[in-house]
Amino acid sequence: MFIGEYNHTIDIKGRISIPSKFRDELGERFIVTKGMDNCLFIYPMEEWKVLENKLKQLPLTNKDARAFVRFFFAGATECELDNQGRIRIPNNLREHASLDKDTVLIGVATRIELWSQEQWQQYNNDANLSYDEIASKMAELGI
Amino acid sequence: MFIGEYNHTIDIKGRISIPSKFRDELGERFIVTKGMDNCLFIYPMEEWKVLENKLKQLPLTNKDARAFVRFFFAGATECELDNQGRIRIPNNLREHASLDKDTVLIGVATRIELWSQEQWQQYNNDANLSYDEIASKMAELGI
DNA sequence: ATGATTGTATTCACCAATAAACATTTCCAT
DNA sequence: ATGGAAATGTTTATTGGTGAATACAATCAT
Repeated sequence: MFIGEYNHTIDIKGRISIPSKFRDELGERFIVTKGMDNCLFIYPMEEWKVLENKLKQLPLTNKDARAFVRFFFAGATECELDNQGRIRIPNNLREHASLDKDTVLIGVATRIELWSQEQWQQYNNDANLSYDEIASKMAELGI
Repeated sequence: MFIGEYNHTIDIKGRISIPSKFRDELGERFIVTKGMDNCLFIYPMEEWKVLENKLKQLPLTNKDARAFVRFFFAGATECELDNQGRIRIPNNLREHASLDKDTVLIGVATRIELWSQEQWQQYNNDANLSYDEIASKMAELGI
């Protein structure tokens, strides 16, 4: 279970060190993909395999399906930690998340998310994310 | 499994180098064919066989099926990597995908796709790939 | 508080992948 | 056969990725 928030920096070669608390659970190899709301998702391998198999079943003849599958696979990359606990984020993924230097890594249960610091602050300041609203959403979900 | 996105260039003789990460899985010989949405598909031999079998089973009596089968087989060429990891793309295929110089190669699970850079950008900017739609697709798939 | 240990940031140097230019061979038309 | 064009092959340069070393900061134990 990934939890917590960390501020790290991306070096000039596009590498970022993964918080040491995340490393064990991540394992040797994992997948980084373009995520929603201008962030990146990091999936442990087992989670990704499930996704992969579902996506492979989608029919080639359906236009929407093709677009969806392209988005997912083209936007994915397999990573492994180097011996200092870092990964390299390919350029297209960095651009997707507007990642330049200051980066926030957050643990979100089964996955890790990467945000540019600005985007993360903005997202948090957004009025629609007030605690009251969160509370009421939780109520709706029966939590 | 092919994943990721790469920007390469086609030289004056119509050759392009295949990303090194794709080479192992592609093997010695493979099939390049006209794909949907103005791109080219590259299939490893085993995958092509699978596709071939599916296509052969389509009813000859169906007009659409005949067109589809012709499209796939007529547009197909067998290729192999030269000793620098490049392939030559026949002119008719290059025209089909409007490939000139700047080219994007994307991994899409079982195949590789070749796009002209402009076409790929345009395709991605297209409204039909909104994140909301992607999100709802994911929900459908239970992701 | 102090020193030891671990985690993160930064920089440098090396190696591999790709691009571009150039050379050679093959094939076709005359 | 011969010239020319296209295909194939080779060499060199450049870029970008990878690994290692160092420096700095934070945490922990005593």
